Amino acid sequence: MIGIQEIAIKAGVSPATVSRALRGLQHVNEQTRAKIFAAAESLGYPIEAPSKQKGKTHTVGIITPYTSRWYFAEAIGGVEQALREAELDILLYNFSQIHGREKLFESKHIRERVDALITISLPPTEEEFNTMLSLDLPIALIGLHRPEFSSVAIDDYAGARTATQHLVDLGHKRIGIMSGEHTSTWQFPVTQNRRSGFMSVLEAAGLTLNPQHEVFAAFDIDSAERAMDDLLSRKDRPTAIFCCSDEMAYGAMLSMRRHGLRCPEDISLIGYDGHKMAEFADLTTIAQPVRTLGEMAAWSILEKLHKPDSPTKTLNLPTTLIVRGSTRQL
Amino acid sequence: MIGIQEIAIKAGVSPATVSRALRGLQHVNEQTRAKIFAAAESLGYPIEAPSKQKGKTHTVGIITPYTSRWYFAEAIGGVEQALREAELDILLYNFSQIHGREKLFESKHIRERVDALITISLPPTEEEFNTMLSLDLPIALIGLHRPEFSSVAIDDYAGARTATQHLVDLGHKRIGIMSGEHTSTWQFPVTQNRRSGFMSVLEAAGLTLNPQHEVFAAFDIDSAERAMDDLLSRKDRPTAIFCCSDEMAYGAMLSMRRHGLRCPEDISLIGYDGHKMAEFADLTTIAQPVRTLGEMAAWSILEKLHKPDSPTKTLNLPTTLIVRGSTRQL
DNA sequence: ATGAAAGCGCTAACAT
DNA sequence: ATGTTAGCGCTTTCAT
Repeated sequence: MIGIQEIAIKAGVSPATVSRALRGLQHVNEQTRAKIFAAAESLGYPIEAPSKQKGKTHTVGIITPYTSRWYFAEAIGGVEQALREAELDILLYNFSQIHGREKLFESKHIRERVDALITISLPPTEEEFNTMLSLDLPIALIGLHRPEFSSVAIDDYAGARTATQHLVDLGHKRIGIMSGEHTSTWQFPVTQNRRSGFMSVLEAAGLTLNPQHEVFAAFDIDSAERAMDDLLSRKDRPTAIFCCSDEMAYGAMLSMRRHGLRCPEDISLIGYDGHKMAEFADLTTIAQPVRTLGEMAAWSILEKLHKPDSPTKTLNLPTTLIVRGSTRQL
Repeated sequence: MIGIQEIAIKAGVSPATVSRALRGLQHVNEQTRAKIFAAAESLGYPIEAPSKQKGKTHTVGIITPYTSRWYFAEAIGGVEQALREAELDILLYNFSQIHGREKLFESKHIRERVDALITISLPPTEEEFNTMLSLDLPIALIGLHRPEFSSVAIDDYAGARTATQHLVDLGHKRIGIMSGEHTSTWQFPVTQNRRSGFMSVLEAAGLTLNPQHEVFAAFDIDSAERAMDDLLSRKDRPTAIFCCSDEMAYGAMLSMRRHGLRCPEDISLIGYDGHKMAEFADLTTIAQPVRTLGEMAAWSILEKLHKPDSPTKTLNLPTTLIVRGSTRQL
């Protein structure tokens, strides 16, 4: 067994001094302290990190419904990058399933393992919000806002307005929309906000949405493809469609291809997200800086950790209309 | 200060018995032990969790060079899914940079935080291997094999052979390849294996690789696009190209599009990976079950944790040739 | 600021 | 299975 007496001998001081030095007490010459730490290190004496002293875990938890989907992977990547520079570790908590959702917060488990939390696109229930608040940890939200927490997101409403205005400016009158399913497990404010922006521009342009021109899909290619099949089977087709995500637009394109329709010529499509493959698909879209969203959420956490009484911040990052070949003048 | 003597008094036993009971030693009546734990609890004596007794953290570390790139995000997703079912947490360690690479293993930090490690596509140096071995933790590798560790991957060589054979069977004679850069920071065995498989089929078919028909790119769209620009600027163009990844093939398609070339008609392209968007791109490819790779790595870890002396396993999962519209009979 | 020595809490050895 | 006792390592007190 290796003890402080050995260290004392090696450092040429008394055990008492070693004891004081190792615990960070006063009345120890800094040179002596350094010598002692060096000796302890070389002897492999288990120095309890100052982290434990402050009850710090040097770890931030990320709570996300998905890990591999584009948006979430990008956001996680941004968080990861910013936290790595600050030498903080990341604990990954996924709960796509209803199963275990409550357990996550109920257990004090999490409280002991992280210094802070970042949640991506998760609109918890009121109950969960209260639990999160009671954790008394710095918390940052990505992709949506709540007054209680710091958050960084985009203005979905404004982005949807820009997208729709683009279609209107191109002369389209019969404009359809592929919305997110509002029957989904949890309620994405995202979906509603994008749809509201769409509707507001339509109204301002003196247009109305033909119910036949609206379909619903999850935010993925497959379900979008099926939804588009549905829409294309109807009589009165729109000349342009606002898809609530790029991946929806990909699905729509696949469906159109199978129906022998060409994208800009027969129906214009505009997406939303700035997905990595949008350039490949030649898709006009509203790009959002997802990675930056993640980075900024991490920064806000870092600030809170550094200055615990720094104010809660709500931030909207700008979106960009990127015009490509999937939309054309009517 | 509250100590075991107080507990001893409260439980009506001697301090020695309390000491034994609290540390889970033998020769303690279970009733006595229960009484002692109850007394300790009521006095607020800090009982170190049984987790700590067994040195269990209920956490698995994932070491990966990227978090958001498709392959890595998928693999992480698979691991995550399998570990979540086993109620294990995930600590995410990223080191794309040279910076900090050594520090990760040197610090005993990691040893105290995880029960096991899963590393994705990282061929460490000999030195790092030794450090990993000395950690004495269950370790599983994804995407490559080393005899010292359990690993799950695909047979890159065989997959490349299948891909190349497909091109040969279609009657192509002038077959090019887009290889991974071997000047990369670390050495991907993946790159070499796929290239070797390609070369072996070429040779067996009595064909030779025209050096003009080989270009190098990183495993992403942009650099592949530039590499394809380079290849297309050369005189003698191939009629088919084996791209070492799907994303390379996307880049190649973009470049061809800009050069006014059509994909199957002018040059056939085959990819490798089974990327999510390959169907959208109508790309013939060698699909690999990345998510399953992650799941199986997690399972092998779970088995090792359950039965510490279970054998080290090396597993190859099959790849699948998926023929789409990007390759055609010559 | 440091050391000598007493004190305290836990553990290990031995006894029953 | 439990108590007694000696011992060990760390801390605290007090002296310098």
